[in-house]
Parts: sequence; C-alpha cells; structure tokens
Amino acid sequence: MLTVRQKQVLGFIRGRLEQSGISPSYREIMAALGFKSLSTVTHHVRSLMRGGYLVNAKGYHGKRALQVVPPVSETSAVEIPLAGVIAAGRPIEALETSETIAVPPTLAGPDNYALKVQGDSMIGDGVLDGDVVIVRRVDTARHREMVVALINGEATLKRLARENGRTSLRPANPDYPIIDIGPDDDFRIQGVAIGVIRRY
Amino acid sequence: MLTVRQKQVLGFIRGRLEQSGISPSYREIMAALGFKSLSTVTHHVRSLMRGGYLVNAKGYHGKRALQVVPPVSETSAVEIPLAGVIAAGRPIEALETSETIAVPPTLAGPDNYALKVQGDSMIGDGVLDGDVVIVRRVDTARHREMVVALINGEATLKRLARENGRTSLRPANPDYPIIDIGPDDDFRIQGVAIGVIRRY
DNA sequence: AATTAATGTACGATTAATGTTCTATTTGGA
DNA sequence: TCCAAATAGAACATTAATCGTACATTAATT
Repeated sequence: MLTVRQKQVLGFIRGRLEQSGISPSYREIMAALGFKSLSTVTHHVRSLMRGGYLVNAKGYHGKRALQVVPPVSETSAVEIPLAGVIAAGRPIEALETSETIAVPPTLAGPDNYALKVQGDSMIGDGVLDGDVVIVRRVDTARHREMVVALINGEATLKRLARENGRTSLRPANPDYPIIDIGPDDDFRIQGVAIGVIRRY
Repeated sequence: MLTVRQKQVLGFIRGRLEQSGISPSYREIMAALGFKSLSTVTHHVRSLMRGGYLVNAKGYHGKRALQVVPPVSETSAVEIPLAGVIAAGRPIEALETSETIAVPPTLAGPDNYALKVQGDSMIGDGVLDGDVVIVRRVDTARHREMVVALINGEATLKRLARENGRTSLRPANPDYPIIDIGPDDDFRIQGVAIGVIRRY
C-alpha cells in the first residue's frame, strides 16, 4: 500500500526510466519534487524498496540504478506460460508470443507451464487431442509418473517406467511403441504432468 | 441496508479511489460532504466498516488506506460452486458445505458449477474417476454433447444422442449400457459439460 | 594512479498530516 | 414525546513526511 508521496516518487522514477532509460539521481528526484533534503528522497526510496516496488540493479551503493519492479497483477497469480504444442515424436513447437493461460490456483506455481497436446498417444490415460497439460518443470520423475521428456531431440508426453534397472517411456495407446532408453540415448526429463484442463 | 449519508460517503471514497487510486483523508471527506466535524466522518466510516463495505488496508491508525470491499460477485469471479459428486446410476450426492472450486476464467460463468466424477462410465471420452467436470446449467442439449442428466431420479454423466427421433444416453465405456429414453421416463437435463480439470 | 566530481547513505530531530476518542447537541420521524 | 441517526467541537495519538549535515562509495577526469 503506497502513500501519496511514495506514489509521486515512484511515478517520477518510472517516467524517467520510460523516457530516457536512465534512472534519476536522488538529487534530481529532490529537485523535481521540491524537496529540500536528500534524506527525504532516501526515506521514500527506501520505503518503496521495502515494499518491493523498486530495486537497485547494482545493489548497495549502486548509482543511478533504480529499477521499477513490474507490479504483480492479481490475475497473473493464476496465469502460467503456455509454452507451446507437444506432439509425440516432434520437438516442442514453441509459440512466438509469450502466451499465458489461466489455471486454477491449485495448478499454478512458479515452475509450472502449460503445453497443448497434439495427437492421441496418451488417450488411454484420458489425455485427448487438444487438451492442455499442466507441467511442473523438474528434471527427475518417479515410476509411473506422466512426464514431458526429450529423447534425442524429440519431445514426447509419456508415462515413465523404471523397472529392473531399465527406463522406458510408455504411451497410453497400443498404436504407439514403447520407447526404451538406452545408455547412448540423449534423454532428459523436462517436467512432470500435474494436471489437465479440457474445454468442450 | 445503507443509509443515505452512508451511501454518499461510500460513493465519494469509491470515486476518489477509482480516479486517483488514493484514499481520501477524513478531512477531505468532511470538506467534500460539507461536514463541520471530523467525528461525523468517523461515525460514518465506522458504520461502513462494520457493515463490511470498507476496510482499512493498514489497520488501526492507517492513514489514507481506506479500501472499498468489492461486492461478493466480483471476488468469486473465478470460483464456481462444487455441487457434489456424480456417479453413474445414483443421484448427485450433494456436499453439506457450500464448497467452491477455482477454475480458469474461461470455464467460469454465473450458471456454471462443478461436479466430481466417480466411476469410469465416460473413460472412453477421457473423463476419469476423480476428474472434475465443469457444467453449465441448461435444460436442453444437442446431439453428441456430454450432459448431466436426471432420469427417474438417477443422475448420470453421459453423451446425449438424438437419432431418428429417439433420445438416448450413451456412456463412453462398453461395460455400461446405453439408456434409451422412453415417453414414460422422467427425463431432465441438468447441464452440459463444458470442461474437465484433473489433478495428478 | 591520483584527484575531483557525482552520487548514495547514515543518523537524529522536527514538523505536518491524519486518524481516534470523548462528550454533548441537533435532527427527523414513529 | 422518544429514539436512533446524524452532527459538532476539541484534545489527543500515531503515522507520514521533512530537514540538515556529515560521511562513504562509485564514476569521471586529469
């Protein structure tokens, strides 16, 4: 919650940054807002920093390095990036624009992102063509978890199976083959599915 | 509910907040509404707080921190009621408490509610046991739409089929029978499924 | 490298702005 | 008339904002 003066100070800094890209000095802020003491500026800037509205990009004693922290809008709390389209056997097709998608808070998280599913390789597990899977970005997964994996450059959505010391990726569709991971394969887990959203 | 004066005070505060984003001080309210004493403002503000129309974002002794409490409809914009559990062949089991569930705005709506699915009668359409279906409360549906229907007191989630002048409910699981609707049946559509949310 | 200029930081103290409390009085209707 | 809402006035408490100065650090210049 900002006070009147804090809003003015923040507004002036933001304006300067947008206009010239250079943060104003404390003395410039002082002059612009008619203060007679530097400590007044110090006081307000510090308050704004404590409140998370400003940061000093160069840290303590950084000169002309104030940066306005973009406000975290209430809606973005339940928005996660829509990273792209995943289809069995192809790399993830990234979207040009950094789109986002709204999800329930229970599926939101700082490391979560969404992928649109193309194809029916997981139809047996109730993931249909066009569904959106919510993925948590982690690099390990347990047996039976549904994962987004990258194998030899190709991305797929499959169930991870670890049995008898071997690792494989199993589709939930008999039309697709089970992929066994060998020691020569470039295999990487990119995340685990934590949810699905479908719209009719 | 609100007295005339309370409405005026609340309106003035709301206007200031919308216009400048800064809560007016008690003395500004006093001047704007022509009061001659601060305690008049205090009295009205306190009444509005008691009634839940206003809150002080900074608590006791917070300055210029009045916030208008948005009417209930806006806060629950992304929350819809979780009406109960639906299992093939049984009435919808209502929940005692009026629970709600958060959904993406695209699945929210004034006439929407959510049902937890029990059973696997729609597994072929990718609706698994434990999934939450989002339903729009309507009393008609078209061919092939997934509907929540009440037939002779029993609720089910099925696909509606209208063919050759006949109506039937088709599960997406060969283990379950197709239900033909006859003229003697008490048949009512309670809503159509517009989405599914699943959490792993 | 040394020097100067520009800039941010650290107190401490003071003033201004604003909300709170108290008691008493007025007003407009059942 | 009687009651509840509304109003008034003044003193008080708390927070917001301000000032002045000396000093520390970084950037620019010589």
